[in-house]
Amino acid sequence: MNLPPLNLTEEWLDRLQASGYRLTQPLRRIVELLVASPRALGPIEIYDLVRVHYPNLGLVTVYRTLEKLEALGLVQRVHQEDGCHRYLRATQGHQHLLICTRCGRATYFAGDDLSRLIRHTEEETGYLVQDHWLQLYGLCPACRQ
Amino acid sequence: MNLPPLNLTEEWLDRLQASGYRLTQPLRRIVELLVASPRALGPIEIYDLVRVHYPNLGLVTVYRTLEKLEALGLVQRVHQEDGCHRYLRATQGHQHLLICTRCGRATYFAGDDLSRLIRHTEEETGYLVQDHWLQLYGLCPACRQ
DNA sequence: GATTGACTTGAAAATGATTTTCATTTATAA
DNA sequence: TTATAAATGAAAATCATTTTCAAGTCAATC
Ligand SMILES: [Mn+2]
Ligand SMILES: [Mn+2]
Ligand SMILES: [Zn+2]
Ligand SMILES: [Zn+2]
Repeated sequence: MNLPPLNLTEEWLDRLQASGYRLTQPLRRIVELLVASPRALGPIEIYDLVRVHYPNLGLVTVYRTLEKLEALGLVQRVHQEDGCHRYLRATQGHQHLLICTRCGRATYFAGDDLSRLIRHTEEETGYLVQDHWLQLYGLCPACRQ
Repeated sequence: MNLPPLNLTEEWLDRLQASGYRLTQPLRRIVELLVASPRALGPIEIYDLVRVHYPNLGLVTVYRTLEKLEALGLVQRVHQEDGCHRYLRATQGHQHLLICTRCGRATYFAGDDLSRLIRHTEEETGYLVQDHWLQLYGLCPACRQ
């Protein structure tokens, strides 16, 4: 019988353990940080932020942990202009990202219905559309002032 | 009096010359390739394809030429999963990309109207939406068989 | 069609992000 | 506890991209 997880961090750690991973100190610190972050973080950012309280952390471990979290669908990669990636906690279901261009705060939203656009585009181009990628950019409530 | 350009390659070269760039052999070869390509090409691909007929080309020149073409809005960067970029001839106006997941062939389409979705999302999140990023994926006519 | 000088080029080295290697440490099951 | 396979961190390797610089080439002028 599984008791419901106390919070999101516990939930992630449970998922990791259930998948056969060991719950090490570095892993726990990285998970705590990512669960709490309102914006996508890059590997070096995570490295620096975790080392404030856990100075031994290696950058390689950050990469390896992100790989695990992405494989389990707990975090999502966010593409940057320069080609590097940041990582943000994922949500379930069909949702897209809305990102603040000033502070980076990210929110998920749902409810996009692209079916008419897709049907129209299919007719026009002869392509079969199977997937889509949508992202909105703007200012978060705080950054609107 | 400007005569109309004979074809797209000439048009690009005219634009480059008008912007003060010199029309060198390497530049011409890269432009010819990009104008004719139905799919986005990466720097190394361009390097290899051009060297078939122009073996002296340096990879650095590919990067520098792509920089110029992007600055003039003649090509557009297409983001890849792994973070690298490919380059595709751009079109004018508000258009988005439809990319074949099998062969890479890319087409532009217009006519997306996201205003209702954006208004709804703004109300729900408190964000001010200023921009959007949309890309469709599927199979091109040839790859549908 | 020569001459000239700034713009371009290509090779090599530098950079920066990410991956691989490997000896050591650590979590967990026995 | 003890054993052992998984995880870690340091260093080296890899890969895309950028910088540096001496040599080559365009295009304006003679
Ligand atoms: Mn959608
Ligand atoms: Mn649009
Ligand atoms: Zn903000
Ligand atoms: Zn195709």
